[in-house]
Amino acid sequence: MKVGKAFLISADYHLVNGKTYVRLLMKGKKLFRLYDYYEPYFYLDAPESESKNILALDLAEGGKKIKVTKVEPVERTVSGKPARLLKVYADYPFNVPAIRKALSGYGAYEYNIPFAKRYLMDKGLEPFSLYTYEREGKFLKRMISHEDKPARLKEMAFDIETYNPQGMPRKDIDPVMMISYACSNGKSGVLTWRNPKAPMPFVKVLAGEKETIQEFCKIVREEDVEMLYGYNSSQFDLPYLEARAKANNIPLKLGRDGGSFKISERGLTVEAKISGRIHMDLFHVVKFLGTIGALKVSKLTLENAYRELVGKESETKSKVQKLEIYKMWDDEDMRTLLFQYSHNDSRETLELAGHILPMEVQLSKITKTPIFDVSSSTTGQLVESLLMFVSVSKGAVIPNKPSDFEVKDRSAHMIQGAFVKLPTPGIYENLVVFDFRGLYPSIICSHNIDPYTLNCTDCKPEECHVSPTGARFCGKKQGLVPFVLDNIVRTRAGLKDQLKKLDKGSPEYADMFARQQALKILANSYYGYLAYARSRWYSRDCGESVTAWGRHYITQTIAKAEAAGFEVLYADTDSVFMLLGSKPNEEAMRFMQNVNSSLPERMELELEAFYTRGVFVTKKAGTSGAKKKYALLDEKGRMKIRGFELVRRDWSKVAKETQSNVLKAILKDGSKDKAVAIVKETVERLRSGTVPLEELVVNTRLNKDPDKYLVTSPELSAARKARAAGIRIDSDAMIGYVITKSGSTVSEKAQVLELAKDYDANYYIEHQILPSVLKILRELGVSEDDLKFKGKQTGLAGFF
DNA sequence: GCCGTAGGACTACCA
DNA sequence: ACTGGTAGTCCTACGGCG
Repeated sequence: MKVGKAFLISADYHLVNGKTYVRLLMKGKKLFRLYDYYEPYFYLDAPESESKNILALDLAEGGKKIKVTKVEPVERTVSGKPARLLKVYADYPFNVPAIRKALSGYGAYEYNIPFAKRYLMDKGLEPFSLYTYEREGKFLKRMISHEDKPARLKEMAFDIETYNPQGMPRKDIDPVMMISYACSNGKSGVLTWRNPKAPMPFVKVLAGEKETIQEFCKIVREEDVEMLYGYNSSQFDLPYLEARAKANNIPLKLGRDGGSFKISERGLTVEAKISGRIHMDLFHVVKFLGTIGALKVSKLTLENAYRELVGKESETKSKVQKLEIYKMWDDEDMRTLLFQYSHNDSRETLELAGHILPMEVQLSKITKTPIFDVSSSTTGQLVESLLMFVSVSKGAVIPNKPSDFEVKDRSAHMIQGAFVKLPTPGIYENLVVFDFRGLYPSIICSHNIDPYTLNCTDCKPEECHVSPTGARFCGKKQGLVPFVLDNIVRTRAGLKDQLKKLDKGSPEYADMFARQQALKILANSYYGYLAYARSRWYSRDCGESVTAWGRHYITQTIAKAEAAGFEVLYADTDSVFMLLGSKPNEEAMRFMQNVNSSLPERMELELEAFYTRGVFVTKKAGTSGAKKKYALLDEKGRMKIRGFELVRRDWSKVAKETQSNVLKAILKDGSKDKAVAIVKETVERLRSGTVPLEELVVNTRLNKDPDKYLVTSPELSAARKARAAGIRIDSDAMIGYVITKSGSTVSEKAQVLELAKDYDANYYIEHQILPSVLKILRELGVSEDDLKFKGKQTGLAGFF
């Protein structure tokens, strides 16, 4: 018996001599595996008297016998209430569904939990924690204790460059020209099979493509890489390498077992797993950050993610055009830049990983999910993971996933959401904005909103929380969701206090900061999960109550502000925009304190900021104010702009820049004349035909297969024409198109940038510039004609 | 056949 | 494949006109 210390990284399962063993991937000095015998099972809602019949089940699949190995009665809670269930053990994890199906006359639970996840939950194990354990050979005897300390792994980022004379490279024909890598120990380089013009220290020239691939695998093995990063590597680099290895008749030995990788489909995403290592495709993580709003970029490219998250500009990206890469390879002079480009790609990928990994590690620890799964999870899966873990630890049965029918039923009727106040359009001075900190999480905790506390019978009516919808939530026993969420919110508050006392450069700071980031993401996801149609803990009543209370608190705050003599200009979900008028800032702060004194303990109205000026506009049609669209100037001269065309990617750069400059002229300089001059200048520039096509590109995403659209939009039309011209368009591609002169409808005129030869100045003036600036300038009494004509306006006479 | 418009399809934003 | 609320574009169908 040996005692050891190692970090738990992940788990899967494996059969040894016909028995099911969970394999824990551990990190000590190196990565190694510990085997632990464990029996698969699920719960059946059947009387104990059925045990014998269940044990005697005679089942087979594909000629192989399926056995129920054991049945035992257990006490658990179901939907928050105590219940007696049968725990039905199966011979193998993959046989659980068949056994459950054979017993479909009874209700069943937890029959579709991945076995390794089952094990981790039952044992209460947390990835990335340091465990002290006892083992005999490769078999785990017991876990003794653990410390809350994140593991550091040997990391490497890689990237391949492929020959692409046809635009997109073809894996069966076009070779890999170079493979670059960058390791956390500082080693980096480019492997290739053509010489640089003059020797370059980081370039290693091999005999050919075959040797280049072999050398890369060798380095992965020699460096004993534990974490391998790529950017879209699951869908591009790894499958491409595999195809090229095959074309060269060599194995792709990336795994620690000498194997290549396995593709696993997780929902809609595809993930490559490398045996004995952790492969993390940063593209998925960047996409995740995009969906939760933590990252705002027009396209989820490595270059954009690097700029936004690392805060630096990529050194070589801008110098290389994707479509020109093959030419650079064939040109000895340009090849030098291509080597640098490739080298930087992996180094920047590694740097990006450095900014992302700490948060991923913390999400892994908090949700008790191995990091590989975390890196390809949706918010719903993360929230669910943690609820499942806590549920098991409390002896509660995990609710089943809804059937397709239930999902449809749940989705059929929407839940009423937040309140948005209609603003009066205009230009205002001296505003103050307050918002509720974590409105929905604090409502859920304060009012104990949970599927299990709903309409409880345990407490007296006066002890219950009664939501504005009439739903009642138990006032005595805390529900599962409030329990988990309360923990998250409190832990995060504690961390934020500690962070204030720490030095920003210290290593503890980085981990703690990442932990609070992870907690924030989770806290903000619970409301969405309660109202998510595929959720295991879905509750329409809960979802409706959260938003109803939200509307209640915000409208109450508006009423209080008005009673205190403030004009409330605008409000959206959890924020109020008030006009200070001649009142001093302190009066607004007193109002805030007053509101807070009457709110439940965990709810708080906070000062967002004071603003010197603000612009609210009308909707395009009609005269009523537009919601979710405003621009503010704070006391430090910074602009806060929401909803305007200039923050949208589906507007051209000329229109966005013009609108931005107009807002600047009005907010900062307070000059209408300057704003008008800016517009006129742009209109003239467009008319003269000298605006570069790049400034006229409109980016729009095709969210489905181009063949599945019912109507032809400009982006679809442009995409079709591009395809016909041999440009590859993916099913979810971002289409950057220009409105050209040829054609009658806008769709006909739309051409992908690569195919556009000219532009329709009239379209850009009438449909991009004027609509985007007019709604702002109309507030200052500027008309359309004031903007269209050069110099002094002479009325209609000048036109004819 | 041309014009104007209502309604639908669709995207991207705010919170 | 976490929620709902919102603005806005272009397309399509349709009715009126003549």
